[in-house]
Amino acid sequence: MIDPQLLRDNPDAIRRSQEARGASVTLVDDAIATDASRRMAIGEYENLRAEQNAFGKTVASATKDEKAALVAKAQELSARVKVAQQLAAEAELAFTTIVGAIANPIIEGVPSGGEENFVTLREVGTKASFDFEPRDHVEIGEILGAIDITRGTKVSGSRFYFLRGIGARLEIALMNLALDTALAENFVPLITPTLVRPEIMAGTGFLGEHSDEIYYLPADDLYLTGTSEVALAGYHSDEILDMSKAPVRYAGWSTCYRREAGAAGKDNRGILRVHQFNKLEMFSYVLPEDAEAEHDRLVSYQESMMQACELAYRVIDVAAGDLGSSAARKYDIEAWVPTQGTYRELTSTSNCTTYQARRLDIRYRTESGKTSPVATLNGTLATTRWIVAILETHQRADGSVTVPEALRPYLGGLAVLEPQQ
RNA sequence: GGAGACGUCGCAUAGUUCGGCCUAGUGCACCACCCUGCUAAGGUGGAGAGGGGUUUAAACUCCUCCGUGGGUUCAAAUCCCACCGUCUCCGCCA
Repeated sequence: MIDPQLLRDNPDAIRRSQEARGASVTLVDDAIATDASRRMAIGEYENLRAEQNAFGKTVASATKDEKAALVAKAQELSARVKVAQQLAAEAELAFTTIVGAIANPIIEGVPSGGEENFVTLREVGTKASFDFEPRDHVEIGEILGAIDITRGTKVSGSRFYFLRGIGARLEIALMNLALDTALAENFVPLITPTLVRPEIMAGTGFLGEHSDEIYYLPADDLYLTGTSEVALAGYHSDEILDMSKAPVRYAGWSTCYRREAGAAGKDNRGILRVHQFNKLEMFSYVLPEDAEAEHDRLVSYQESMMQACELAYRVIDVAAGDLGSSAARKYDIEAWVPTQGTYRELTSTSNCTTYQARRLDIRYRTESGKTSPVATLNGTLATTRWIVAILETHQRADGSVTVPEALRPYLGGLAVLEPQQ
């Protein structure tokens, strides 16, 4: 939900944003029109209602003889109030529907255009090179006895897998490294529900553009979350937060579920794109003026994780047309995947400014004592997918894999993952 | 899953019997000032959320909110229905 005040004061800013996203610009003018008619309808209803309230007192204090005539008049007034109320409700709905369809105004500097129009901010690390033919993560996973895709498919269908042995341990190690990184920055760890109610799913904006990506359990009217962001954002919904001391930060640990309905045929091999994975997600509630600085901070934590895992990566500024409706800016970090000869997304971090908080009604108290929406940000600190880049980057000719130094303490000091038989 | 009780503006509660004297009262906590004088008490005043109008802003003013959504009525915290949640007991299951 955009700021209605911005719509009145500076609609051009919203128009420019919509244009950069390749979204509807006329929606802005529709919103302005419905805002005006909504306010008029509300005014009419409220005036009538005030009249009815006043008249009601007359009726209440009237004598028995007078009452019949007064009630007759009150009935007529009541009918008019009902009509006005109905019109006001319709005008309100029309307004929220149209305004709700407008995406978060992008931040100055976000590149225009679609998926391919991202801007690379920096490339860090040396891409792995080998004096042998490198194996992909599926093959390495088999050699190490770490990833069992055949049985995953047998048990649950395509895009499912088992992590076993050192694979299972590696994921837990990775998640723990991420958790410790977050703890060092005072994030509060949170293990979140992965089934949520419809209103929370809608409030975080996932039921709109991503609705066919989401698992739904009709018997219980619950949705399986594709990221703990949903629960982390819903955690403080309808609350007024105390932001006077410090930003409110959570590290959410959860399994994530995605239908991958629109991805038929894409990334079919391996565990790059799967229906179920684990993720440690950072989520920050901050003052609106601190949002951009927090965004940079979240990226820096992600980069230190990348460096800890000794991966080559680039940071990209995602183009406007490729942003979700809640994000005003999004940075992705993509790691180099040797056998694919390309960078693949490992993290994503969005600055949702006040857009998400406004929809979920998450506020703080300003100096003057008024309430105002907070800014929310979220970003990945580790996921199962990282295993793909780690295995491929650190593989050796004999099929073994060197463990990045930072991960060794989490694997009982293990320095090399050895082939099984 | 079955039976019952309950949900009031931070917390605790009054109000629901019998719809209109509720513009939702009171206590605690909170804020400002005053008094006192020593770590606490007294006095006065203020103070919830959302949305209109007016305004540079403040002030002012109006509407809405008693778990949520409907309904009945001239009028709903109060009556009816559905849903959500909490508690107690029973059953079932780890």
